[in-house]
Amino acid sequence: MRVTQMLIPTLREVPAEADTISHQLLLRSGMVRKVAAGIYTLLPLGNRVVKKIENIVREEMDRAGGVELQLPIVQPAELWRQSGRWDVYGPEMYRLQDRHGRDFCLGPTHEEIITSLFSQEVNSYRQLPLLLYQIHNKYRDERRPRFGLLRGREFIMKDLYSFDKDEESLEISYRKMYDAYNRIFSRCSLDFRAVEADSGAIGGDVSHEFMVIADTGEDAINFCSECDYAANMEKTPCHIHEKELVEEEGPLELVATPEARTVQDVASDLQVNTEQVLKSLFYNVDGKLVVVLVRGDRLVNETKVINYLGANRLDTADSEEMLNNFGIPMGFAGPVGLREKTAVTILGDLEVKCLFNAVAGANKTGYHYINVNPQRDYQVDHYGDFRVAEEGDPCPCCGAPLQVQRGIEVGHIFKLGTKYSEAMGATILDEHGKEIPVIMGCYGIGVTRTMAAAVEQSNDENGIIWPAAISPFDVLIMAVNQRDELQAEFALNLYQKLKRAGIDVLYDDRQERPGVKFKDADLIGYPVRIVIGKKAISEGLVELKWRATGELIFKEKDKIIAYLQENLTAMKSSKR
RNA sequence: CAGGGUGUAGCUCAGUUUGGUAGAGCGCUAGCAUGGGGAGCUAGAGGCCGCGGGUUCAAGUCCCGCCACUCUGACCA
Repeated sequence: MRVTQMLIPTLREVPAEADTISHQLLLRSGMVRKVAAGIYTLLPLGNRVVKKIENIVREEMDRAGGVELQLPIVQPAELWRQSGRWDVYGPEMYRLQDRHGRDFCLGPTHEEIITSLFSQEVNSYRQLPLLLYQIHNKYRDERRPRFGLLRGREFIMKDLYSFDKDEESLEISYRKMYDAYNRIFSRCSLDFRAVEADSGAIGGDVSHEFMVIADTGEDAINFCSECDYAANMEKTPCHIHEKELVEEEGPLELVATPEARTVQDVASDLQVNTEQVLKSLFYNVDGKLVVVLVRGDRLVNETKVINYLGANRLDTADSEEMLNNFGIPMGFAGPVGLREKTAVTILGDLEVKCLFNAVAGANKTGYHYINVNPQRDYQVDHYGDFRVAEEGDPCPCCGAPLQVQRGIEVGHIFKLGTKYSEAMGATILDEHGKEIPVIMGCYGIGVTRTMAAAVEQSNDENGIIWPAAISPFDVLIMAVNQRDELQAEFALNLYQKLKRAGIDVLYDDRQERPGVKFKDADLIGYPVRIVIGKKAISEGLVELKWRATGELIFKEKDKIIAYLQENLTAMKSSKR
């Protein structure tokens, strides 16, 4: 391919809309353009990257026994009503009607469609296990799209669904996918980590996320400094040693704390540590008021709260409503006497159970209580693990201190069990002729997000540094002076030779100054750049430069193909 | 959804305070020159100043409403 035949609109300046590195570089290098918030056109170069990632995914899915098909984007509401998710999914789902007024949605995911297909077409355990997948667009009307391709409203995803007759078989399918995902992200040369995860609203129990390590990642992950434990922060359980009351319980006392609305303020006003403060957070959980008590220096883990309550939806309570409806002033709220104000579920984090002589809001603006003690001064409905794990907390497996990193979720695998097959009547006959719901798993990879994650992880001040396996082209070739006939002919000739040898090469045949072409090559980030200059004409020595290392070498023309084939192959198969 | 910011040429941004003929750099077109890191010179093209209303002799600028983009938070198989 020649640059003059392509559309590669590089930008010298950073578009004002882009904040994250990957967003900036993908725009500047002419890979993508924004059409609306969270919706992007893939330009020719970006499209080539996506296709390369898709092909790696496809090869590994096929190798693991997956079978590719294609499911529709426009899906009838009827199927979503069967699974019960039409009403649960919320405003994130794009909904539309056809001319007859029938409800449809743009598929945010495809469990319903695939389960429906399965229920119609598969009847016997003899046809299992079955691993069906597609690589297709997904649509989610994110409340807040951001970070360019990292969180879009339209994006490309590979989703595979496994169907098995029993748990043992599901375990095998799950393991195959787990291994395939490790191979895929290794082949993409990404620095990643598989972590235990919460399965969220999709249901099921066992779940792993594949996280590309990046400081800009939206998720925090914990991993153990000693053992293999690694988990999403929201999943990591917190263990504590229960303390006995060492001091005497002091008398409950009301103290004035004007203007002290935050834990920090209260602690400094009253000369105590923040961990001596009882923090009370109010939530609206499926329409009911719930308060969660944690130590002042901790964060509430809302996922754990949702899971404990078996809830669908959790929002922080509105402070005006709290004050107007119940007379509870946020900032001065606490568990003492709370039930007299309104019916409320009170949950306490395990640490709070042994928090004696604490400070807590008095439910009266400008006042706190001191010497607040559990049992004596307030009761909770349930003590449990409701806080977010922190760096240095003990590992739940071995007790060594946990470390924290940030990551970008590029893959997520779930054991679904029978949630969808039961709801939608996807049953099979087992060996005994008994009708049983098929056991499912689902396994997603964000393809466009993987592209962005790769850029996020691999760049320098000059631009992108593509891993060879997913670069839009392996090699860029150019002449220093395109108007010099000898150079141009040399470059064209070499370009054609490389192409015939099966090397993925792009020829920058523009009549631009060399500086422009150098800048573009660095910005776009081809792994190898070949420059035809005076030395090539006079001595037959061709310059090759590796983008990642900056290594510059000169090779005789005839030895280039062998050199490239050897080194590019090595680069593509090397793990990071 | 709440709170902040920004909308002026393809891109980055001045101009808005104090109303009075629409600006710069880069990019683009034509030409000159140059050819190892977005260099230079000459001449051009390019604007519903986000949209709608209002005030005024006069609005990019003042007032009201809306929209889009964006940041923080909440949310997120």
